[in-house]
Amino acid sequence: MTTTIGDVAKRAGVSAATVSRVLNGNYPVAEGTRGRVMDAVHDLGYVANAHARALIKSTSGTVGVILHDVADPYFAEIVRGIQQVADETGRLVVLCSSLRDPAREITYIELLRGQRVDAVILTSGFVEDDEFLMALHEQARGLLAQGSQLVVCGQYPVRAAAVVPDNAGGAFRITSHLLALGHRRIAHLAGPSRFSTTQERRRGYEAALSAYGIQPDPALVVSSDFSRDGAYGSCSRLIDSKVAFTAVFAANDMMAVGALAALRERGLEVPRDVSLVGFDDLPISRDLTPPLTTVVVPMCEMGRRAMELAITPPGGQGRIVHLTADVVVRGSTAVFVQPGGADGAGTLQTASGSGAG
Amino acid sequence: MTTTIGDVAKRAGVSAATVSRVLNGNYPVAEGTRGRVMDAVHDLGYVANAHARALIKSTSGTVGVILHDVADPYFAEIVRGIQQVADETGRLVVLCSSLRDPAREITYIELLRGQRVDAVILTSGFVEDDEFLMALHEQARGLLAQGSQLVVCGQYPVRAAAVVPDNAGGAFRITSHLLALGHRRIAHLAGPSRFSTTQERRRGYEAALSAYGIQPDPALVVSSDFSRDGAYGSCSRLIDSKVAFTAVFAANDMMAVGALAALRERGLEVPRDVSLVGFDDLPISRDLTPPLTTVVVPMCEMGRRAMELAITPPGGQGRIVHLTADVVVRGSTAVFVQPGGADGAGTLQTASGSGAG
DNA sequence: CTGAAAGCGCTAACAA
DNA sequence: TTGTTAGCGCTTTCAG
Repeated sequence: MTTTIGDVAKRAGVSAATVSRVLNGNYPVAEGTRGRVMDAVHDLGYVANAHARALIKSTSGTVGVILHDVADPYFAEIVRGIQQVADETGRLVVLCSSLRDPAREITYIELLRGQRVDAVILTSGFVEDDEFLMALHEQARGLLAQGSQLVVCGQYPVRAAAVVPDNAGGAFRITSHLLALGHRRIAHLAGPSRFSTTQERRRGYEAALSAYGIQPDPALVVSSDFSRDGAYGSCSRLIDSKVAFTAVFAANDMMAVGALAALRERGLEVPRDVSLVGFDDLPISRDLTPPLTTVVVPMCEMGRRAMELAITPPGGQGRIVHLTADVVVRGSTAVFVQPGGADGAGTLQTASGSGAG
Repeated sequence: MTTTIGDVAKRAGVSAATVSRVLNGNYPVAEGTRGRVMDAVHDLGYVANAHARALIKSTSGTVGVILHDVADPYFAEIVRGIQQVADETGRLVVLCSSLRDPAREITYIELLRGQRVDAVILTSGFVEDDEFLMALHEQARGLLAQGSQLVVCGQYPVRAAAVVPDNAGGAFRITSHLLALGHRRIAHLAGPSRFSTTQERRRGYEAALSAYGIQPDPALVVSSDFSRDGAYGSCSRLIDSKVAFTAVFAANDMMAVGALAALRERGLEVPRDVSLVGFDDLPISRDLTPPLTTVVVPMCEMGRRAMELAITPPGGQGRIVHLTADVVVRGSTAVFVQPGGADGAGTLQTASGSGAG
């Protein structure tokens, strides 16, 4: 049997109420009594039942986080930020991996609602799906009704506190960087089209192209999931399709890793033959060879901000936090040099031909 | 106000007990009644209070995990495995980052005890410290007393279910690999000495050396924390100390990344000038340049096994799971070739001299 | 300063 | 098949 407050009370020769007061320290208790109670607590190894407490108090001191997968460094960094604030404020965080399945996310929110979490932070990325959106609205309402709230990381069409990275802006800037380097045939390794993140980053890419008077070429855009292997596959297909390009913009850094592998495997050297950029700036990106030029998404900061919103009562100002996304130039991009003496359109074959170095 | 089972009962025109029975589906309820109850549940957006439930049932369906930091890919992979099993069995996992602070770990176990978690999984690595060990014993006992249990990942001197990777064996094998390649001056980038992981891996390293009749040279072992930056620093110091070495065994892959950066910065090319190996086989390791030769620790599997132990009642057989740790040879190691025409002792300077490529 | 008693939301006998 | 009742372990009035 687990020891209860009654056991402690008995051993200390006081009432349960007194034990409670000692433990919570919010009422005056005689020094001697306090001592006897603490001794009893210690002797018995007593730890108060948080569920019994949560049943009374309105707050549970717990925040739920729904993400794709902790093993994805992007989310791991966000969780790190969340954890930091949780630690600083004595809260607990419960993690749920949705693997980007909308139905599972709804199920998790409901589960977390049952746990009476103080808030749920949703980070996996919005998926265009009417059924999901409706269910999400319902859950958001339910959360609010029980004195909790929803906080989202990213662009979601819901009334909720949010911290949103500048996906479109970052994509615009990194594409512009490539353009400024002289690249004109810039491929884009996109994510699954149903995600708002995918769309925003693609939009920024196309906007930059247009700003340079370039008509976006659909043949230069290939999709896959957000993973390393997915991008390895889509980049391989792109290369094999013989479409000419001199630079690649991967929708995120993990995908850039896959692209790098695909490029290299086919004898294309980065940045000599092809410039490569990503998005996110994962911790590992600076240690790739070459170090990756990318867009800095302050993931840890995102997590911190999200958690700060989560522990602030809903309603009120400043509940939409916008985060910047600036380019960091490293070694994976270079000025586009006209290969050989030709007209420069079909660069791919030329580059690949001299890629054995 | 949050809606309770009473509200649902009233709306459906039944008693609270009936609602409970419908929701739990463990007692016969008339079809019509069930329908009315479900309607009421839906209309009200009712979600049962898990705390009230946990107060009655012995199990909370929640498992606590204490780790260093989710943003560390080693732990992220472990958590991934834990999450998988949690998902499969309808459980929730709450994460606590200890940042390897023993005191904080104890505090967390206590906090989780209050939450009446079904088990706590401890993964940050054992620290030699009598006070910590005593407190840990006490907590393990407390956990057991309340019908919960402790599960550890790694070598801990406590009576608890455990999943332990073969640190010493893996280190022995990877060092032997280097030795077989002809290397004799093998440096070791160790972790903080107070961790059992550090000691085990170092022990394997020294055992392999001894097996080859080589007396371990303390000058070849430098310590830092387990991070990329830590190893970058210790490796830099090692190089600057002018101690001769032709291979480096980093205590983990993150540290190998740091070592690679340090080596490269000083004009030492891997594996031409120096062979480099790590430990863990993080997902990124195969994508480094060169791809890292390392020891495969099945981290995700570790997490799965730990979770399986966590959801199995304590006591009984097979509560210590041993995991293998085999070498995977990739591009970061090469046969040691006598540099120049000299006697081959002071390889470092020679190699570095020709390292401009 | 301390104790008695009510009640948080739910489930599990026990009746009906 | 369903309702009534008694708690689960704790906090919090309300008395004293």
